[in-house]
This record gives sequence, structure tokens and C-alpha cells, in this order.
Amino acid sequence: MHDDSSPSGPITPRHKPLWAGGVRCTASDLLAWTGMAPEADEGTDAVLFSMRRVTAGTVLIREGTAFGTLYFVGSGSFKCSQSDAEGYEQVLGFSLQGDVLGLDGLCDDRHANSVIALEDSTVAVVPYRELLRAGHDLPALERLLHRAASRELMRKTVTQHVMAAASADVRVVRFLLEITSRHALLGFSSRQIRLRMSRRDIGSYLGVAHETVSRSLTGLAAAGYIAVRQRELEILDRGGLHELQRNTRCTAERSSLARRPSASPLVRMGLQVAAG
Amino acid sequence: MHDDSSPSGPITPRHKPLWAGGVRCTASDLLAWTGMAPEADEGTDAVLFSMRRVTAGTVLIREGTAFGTLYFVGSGSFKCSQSDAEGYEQVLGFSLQGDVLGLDGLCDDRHANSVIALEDSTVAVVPYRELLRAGHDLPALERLLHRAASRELMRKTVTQHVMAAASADVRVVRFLLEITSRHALLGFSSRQIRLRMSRRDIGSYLGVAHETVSRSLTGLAAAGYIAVRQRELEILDRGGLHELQRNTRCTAERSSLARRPSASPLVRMGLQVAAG
DNA sequence: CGAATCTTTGAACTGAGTCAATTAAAGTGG
DNA sequence: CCACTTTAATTGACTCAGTTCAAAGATTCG
Repeated sequence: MHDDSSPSGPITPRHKPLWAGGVRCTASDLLAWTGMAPEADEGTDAVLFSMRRVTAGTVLIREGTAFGTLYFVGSGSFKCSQSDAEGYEQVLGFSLQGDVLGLDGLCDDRHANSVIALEDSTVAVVPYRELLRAGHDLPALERLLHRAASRELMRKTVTQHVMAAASADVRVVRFLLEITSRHALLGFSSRQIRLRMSRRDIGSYLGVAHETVSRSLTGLAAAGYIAVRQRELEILDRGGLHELQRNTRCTAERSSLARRPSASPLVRMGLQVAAG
Repeated sequence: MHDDSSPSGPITPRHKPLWAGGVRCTASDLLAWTGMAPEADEGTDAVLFSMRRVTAGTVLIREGTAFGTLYFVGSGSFKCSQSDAEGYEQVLGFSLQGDVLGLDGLCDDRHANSVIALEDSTVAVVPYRELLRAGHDLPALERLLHRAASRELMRKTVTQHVMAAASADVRVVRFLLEITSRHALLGFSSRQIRLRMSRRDIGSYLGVAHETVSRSLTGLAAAGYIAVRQRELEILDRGGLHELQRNTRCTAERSSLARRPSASPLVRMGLQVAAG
């Protein structure tokens, strides 16, 4: 929603979670992570779940394994993907604090997706059976599960919108807006972000070649919309990105972006110069 | 799974639902529609929901309206979509018997998607509150909701795979395989199908121009994989389609399809000739 | 410090989008 | 029931955005 919270650093949590980094957390913490803090009460305070640290690159869920537990992201970020017969990895999405992992396994008791930590992260380990049982006594917990699932569904819808854009540039712009607004909702800066995923991951997620992702980012930077250096990203003109993003499949408009003369006064040099 | 059930007609139900077309149905009917018939018992027989007839073209759910009830598709088919600010309609998916409609509204109590009947259809009207209450006494009903949601999620994943294919032809092929296999799971013929949605709808769903959908179908027909005339579709070489579908973004392979000489012996003339 | 991975950039070919025009089907109303 | 209108589907031509292949920096990790 808001452009930024504070320029001090990329990590400025909006609300201090009850969970202070221990090996256990309460159901109230889960509610807080998913933006349902007001629903927490003594009942949810009493329900405990164990936390698990997941180091960068660790496979939290491997596709094909038996379903039994859900995970709620407490901190860090994850990549959700599926590999087809030929070994091609299709990236399906990225998960942040408050997102639930593993719901895909519910319908046939077997996980269909793999989930990999993109950085050192923590998750609450929530056995599905336990959550169901606790949910019968605590309506807030039942709502937590349902809203987490519904939110997952809505995020997939957003992904469809992102992928439906014909132009690769528009896809990249929508991806940037998506990821930054999610950061903003969590209370992090939406201006400066460190992308935790590779260009290849982004490309797979968007359905474009990773070279094209790189080119689009370079183009957007040249046009002054963003500043990017490797995985460090800064949003310079959010309004302008919103303008671009509106084109569903118009490629003519877009070219005015990529080919905007880079000598234009609009071109504010970003990190690539500041660091060079 | 299987190539066909019977060549007699496109509608050959696998299991006779308990519901016989009345204005009410039982929770057991819902379980039957979603492939959970074994979980039905006296308890679920006693839970009643009202049925609603929805004529072709009717808007069952309009995006932006308040959430309160879910719908389970009893017969017919629906299109799920979202319109952006410019009025462009993004098709998000298609729903058949057993699918649940309206779950997207759960997380913020307002529907984000529109749902339109593609043909004369019927749905079970399931107030969310009632389902929750009934679910506390009948585990099967709770599972129904959860599995329906999880299935929805998995279908979105399939959609991502479909859209992630770089080649338009591959997208169309995957779409055909998706829709026919869903028909097969419901006990309908997977060889002959009447597409209920327009080329434009398919194009929106796949993220390609509707002309391209048309061209791809024509090309597939010319190559003998399918026979198509308007919305009547016949799958002639399902194995061949599976071969094509495996290419994620290889366009070279694909051209050998579209440009396979139409005089090839492989070209079996289909409906377009039979009717001409 | 070297190996492996990731990112960027270039060049060339082509798939698919856009525009446009024709044909087919489905409503509409007299 | 048949003209008429409207919408859907097909097909063609042209153009360019994006994929592919290739190769050179940058970064990370052991």
C-alpha cells in the first residue's frame, strides 16, 4: 500500500510477533503471521507448535512424499515447484511469512509440490490432524486454515494474471509489483528488496526465458523505473510500473519503454552506478 | 485415464448419483460428485442442501459481491473469470461436476471471481456457516470441504503448467488433454467432447490470442491428432498429443507438427470432412 | 583460489500477435 | 419461417518480441 516504511533497512517488522525465536510457538503466533492477530486469545495462546529452522537450499517438502503436516512460514522465504518427467523444474510460486505450505498434499494424501527454502528460514510444524482437532474447539484456528487456503487460491489467481500478460516486460513488471506489495503487507520496505530467487526461477515462474527476465530488468532500469544490481532491487517509480502493468497484451506501448532513450532525464541512475 | 467409455454418446455417467434431479440434494450427493462416495453414510444422507438451476450465460457469482455461500457443481459447466480495470476479462478456469465454486471469497468475505454458466447447469447451494457446523459432527463433510479446496489448488497448478508452455501449440494441446482427462474422470467420453467455451475464452485462459487457438486446433486436425468442427472435438491420437505436450518450450519440435505436410497418410479426415 | 553457478549481453531466427477480411453460426424480430 | 443482425470462428499477411545459442563478466562456495 505505502511506498516505504523506513529507509533504514530492508527488514522492519510492523508488528512484533509473540514468538521470540524459540523452538516452539503458539497458535496465536500463527494468527499474527497471517494478519489475524485480533482473533488470538487465551485459547490460541495455549496451543503450541514446534518451530523448525530451515537453512537456505533445504528441501522442506519433496514432491511425492506422504502428506501429514502443514507448515506455516514464520520467517524467510520459500520456492514452490514441480519437476516434470524430463526434469524441467516449473516454479509455481514463492512463499513468505504467514503463508501455508503443503496444502497441495491434502487431496490425495501425497505432496504434489516441492518446497525449498530460498534463505535461512523458520516454519511452524503443524500436524494436520492436530490442527483439525484444535480447530473444533477454537473457531479462530479453523478460520486460520480456511483463510490460509483461500489466500493461497487467490495468490494463484494473481499468478494467472501475471502469466497471462503477453508481453514479457509486463510479466516482469507485474512480478515486481506482486512481490513488493507482498513485502509491504508484511511491514517490510517495498522500495528496497533483495530478491531471494534466481533469474531462472523468476523466468520459470513467469513462463519466459531467464535471459528475457534479465533483459527486462535491465530495460526497466534504463528507463528509470527501477534500479537493479544482481539481486538487489530498488523501486524508483512505482506509479510508472503500475501504468506499464495495465497493458495485458499490448506490445506497442511496451516498446516505448524498452526503447525510451536512455539519455532521457527520467533515467535516474541507481545501484549499478552507485556501486560502480 | 482410459481412452473412452462408450462411443454411444458424450454423456455416459459412471455412477448414478443419488440425486435424481429434485430441488434438494443430500450431502451424500456432494460426496458422490467429488469422488468421495465411499465416505457417505446415514449421517450425510440426512444433511440437505437446496439445488439451483442455472441457465446458460447466467452469472452465478459476480465479483465484488459478499461471500456467504459455496456452490458445488452438480451438472453442467462454468467459467471462472476476473475483469480488470480496462474491462479485459481474464478467464481463470472452468468447473465441472464436483468442483466447488466461490472459495475465493472466503479470505476477505468478498468474491474476487465471477462465475458464469457455460450451459444449463445445476449447483448445490451450500451456506458456508452451515457447512462448517455440519462438518463438526460429520468428519466426511469437513474432509469434503478441505479436499475440494485442495483440489482447486491442484487444478490451478495444472493451469500454471499449461500456461508455462512457451509454445502456443503446446498450450492448446495441454488444454485439450486437461479438459478431456477431467471428463474421463467424471465418466464421460474423453474422445468426443463438446467444448462449451468460446475460442476467446480458451485464448484468455491460455494466455494466447484467440486466432492462435483457432490456428493450433486447425493444425492439430491437419496433422491427424484431433478432429474439430466448431465446438465439436474428437481426440484421434491421444498418445500423440501426449508426445507433443512434453515440450515445455521447444518450438522446433512443434513446427514439425504444424507444418507436417497435410497430404501425409497420418492425416485422418475428421468431422470437418464428414460434415462437408 | 578455482569451480560452479548466476547474470548479463549480443546476434539471428521465428513463432505468434495484430490487423483485416471472409465464412459460419446463433440469435432477433417481423 | 425467413431476412436481418450480431457474434463466433477461420484464414491470410506482415511484423517484431522473445527464444535460442553463444560467450563474457560477476558472484558464491568449497
